[in-house]
Formats: sequence, structure tokens, C-alpha cells
Amino acid sequence: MNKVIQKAAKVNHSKLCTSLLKWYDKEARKLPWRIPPELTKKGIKNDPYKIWISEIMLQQTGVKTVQTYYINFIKKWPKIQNLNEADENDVLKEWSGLGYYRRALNLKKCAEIICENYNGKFPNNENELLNLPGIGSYTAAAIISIAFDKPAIVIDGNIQRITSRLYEIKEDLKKSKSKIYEKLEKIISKERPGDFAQALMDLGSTICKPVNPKCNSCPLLKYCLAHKNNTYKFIPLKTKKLNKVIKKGYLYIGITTEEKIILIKRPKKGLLSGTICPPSSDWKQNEFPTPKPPFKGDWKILNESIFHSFTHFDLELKIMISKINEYPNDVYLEPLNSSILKSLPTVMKKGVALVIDNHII
DNA sequence: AATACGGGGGT
DNA sequence: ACCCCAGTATT
Repeated sequence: MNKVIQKAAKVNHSKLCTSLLKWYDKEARKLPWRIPPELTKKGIKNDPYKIWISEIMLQQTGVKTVQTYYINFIKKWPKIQNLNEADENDVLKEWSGLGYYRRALNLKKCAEIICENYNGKFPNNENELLNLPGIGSYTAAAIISIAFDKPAIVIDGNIQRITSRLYEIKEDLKKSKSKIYEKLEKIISKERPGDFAQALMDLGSTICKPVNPKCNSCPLLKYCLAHKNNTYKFIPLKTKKLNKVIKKGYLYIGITTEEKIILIKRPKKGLLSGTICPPSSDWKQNEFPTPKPPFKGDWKILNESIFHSFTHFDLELKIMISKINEYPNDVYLEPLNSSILKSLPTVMKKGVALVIDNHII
């Protein structure tokens, strides 16, 4: 490439960045963890703890869903020291309904490491952040740019999509990752790295959407090759969808003589990791397994099933109920009323709600 | 490189 | 009934 073209490209990158930030100054979404651009420019700094919490919650979870959880979480544990002293099961309860429960376990583990090894302060370089549980390449870069306002290449689903379209990158996302990285290196703002990253996320969420992007409102319209060539509908290339399987099993609702429901803590690994739930059977593909109730009792089965859809399979659970006289001492007992529902993962919530709503007990 | 890991929102 | 989403850890 000759020097004239190179220089022209550089000017273009810088203009693109300016256009984006100008748009962000006007259109930035107001979010509970965000410091708006007018205050960032005055030098108001983010609290890395809050950015971290929000970023972990936002992993594969929508902004709308996260907001309430974030506010409640920060209210309960305003500083990392509070989280460090919190009970793991309380953190999981606060997380219930958000999904990916391993995130909550890692959150707690990470708070312990930060408090014990880092004097309660987040390290401000990517490599050290990457060594912390639950922090991968995306979140490390997000914390560096948003919380510390230092340049970092933040790549999430939105930014992959925007960059692929801007430069009309047609390869599958797996293969195009390094190309996207190189393009972003050139356009990111060195002056306002945090706002730049957040601007791209807002753009992806409100304008450069997966389907029906609002190109006419896009501040980057004139830089976008996919728009120019009308290929944006196919970019980024969509990957093949996998067929879901159906699994079946039983949920065992054991009620003590004191009218309490018996719960157990699930293993730290695997589905619903570490959450406290009514015991359930194995979940067998296509057919119900042989019922093996966890406690001795006179188990009755309900007619009605509950259904729940996970990422890679659908689940049908039949509910079994029994009064229980004897049970191990490592179980958890809770009053069987609607107040326990909020601490259960959604699939379990459905099962217990069925029992409560039908006044079966 | 492929797979496991939840759940809600949008269309 | 699909698809999507501010991903990470494990194998």
C-alpha cells in the first residue's frame, strides 16, 4: 500500500472514532453502572468493583434483565469487602433467575482473591485480571477500558458484528477474530477508551442490531462497507443451529412434619452449580428414568408436569411429593410458601410454584 | 476446536 | 419456535 493511501486510511479511522464519540455524547444509554459521558469528561472515575459486577452479570445476559439484579446486588454488597464477607449461598440466592450460576461462585472466589492478595483493589493490567476466576479476555479488556479508562481491545458480540459489517468481513466469526482485532486496534480512541467501548455497545444494541439495523440513524454509515454493498443482512455469517433434545426426570418435594420443604445443595460442577434446590432425579433423554426418591416416604406423583428450556435441551419434570419423617442432617429446610421461590433457579421455581399454587400441601 | 453452562427478551 | 445476548472454563 502506498503512503498516500495509508495516510488517507489513518485519517478515516480517526474520523470514524470522532463520529462515534460524538454520537455517544448525545445518545448514550443511561445505565445504573455507567458514568455518563459528560461526567467522564470532567474526570469522574468509575468504581472497578461496580464495573466488574455489571460485566459479569452482562455475560450472555441482556441489559434489561441485568439492571434490577445489579441495583439489588450493589445495595446488598456495596464494596468488594462486603462481598468477600458474604455467604456463598446468599450470593447464589441473589443470583437466582440470572442463570449461569458458576458466575456467582466465581464472583465470590474472585472477591476473596482481590481482598486477600490485592488489598481490595483490582489490578489495572489485563494479564493479572485474566488470572482471576470468571474473568476472560472480554471482561479483562472491558475493565481496563471502562473502569480504568486505558486503551484495550474489547470484543463482544456487538463489537464483532459492527466491525464485521464496517469492513465487510465475510468469514465465520471463529476465523475472523484476529482480523476484527486488527481493525479495532486502528480505530479505538486513545483519549476516551472507556467511552469508545461503551459507545460501540450502545451502537450494537440500538442501531447496528443483528436484524433490521437502523442504518439511516447510524453515525458510521458512510464508513460501512456492508451497507455500501448491501451485504449487512448476511454479516456476520450465522453459524449452524443445533437440534435440541428433550430430557425427562423427577423433582422430589419432601415435606417435613413441620411443613418445611427439604432442599439440597447441588454439586459445584455441572448444571445449576452450587444452588440449593429440591432434590431431582437424573434427567434422561427421551424417557423418564426409574424413580428413586432420595428419602424414605409415601411418594405420590402429580398429574401435571413442568417444562423448562435450557440452552441445549428441553426438560420435562414430573413432581413427586411425600411427607418425610427422617432425612440426613446436611439438608436445608425452608417454609413452604411463596417467599422461597425468589431464591430458587427458574426451573425449580416452576416445580415448587406448582405445588404451592394448587394447594397440594 | 468443541462443548457445557440459564434465562429472558424480541420477532 | 426460533434467534439473540457486554463470555468463560474445561476438555
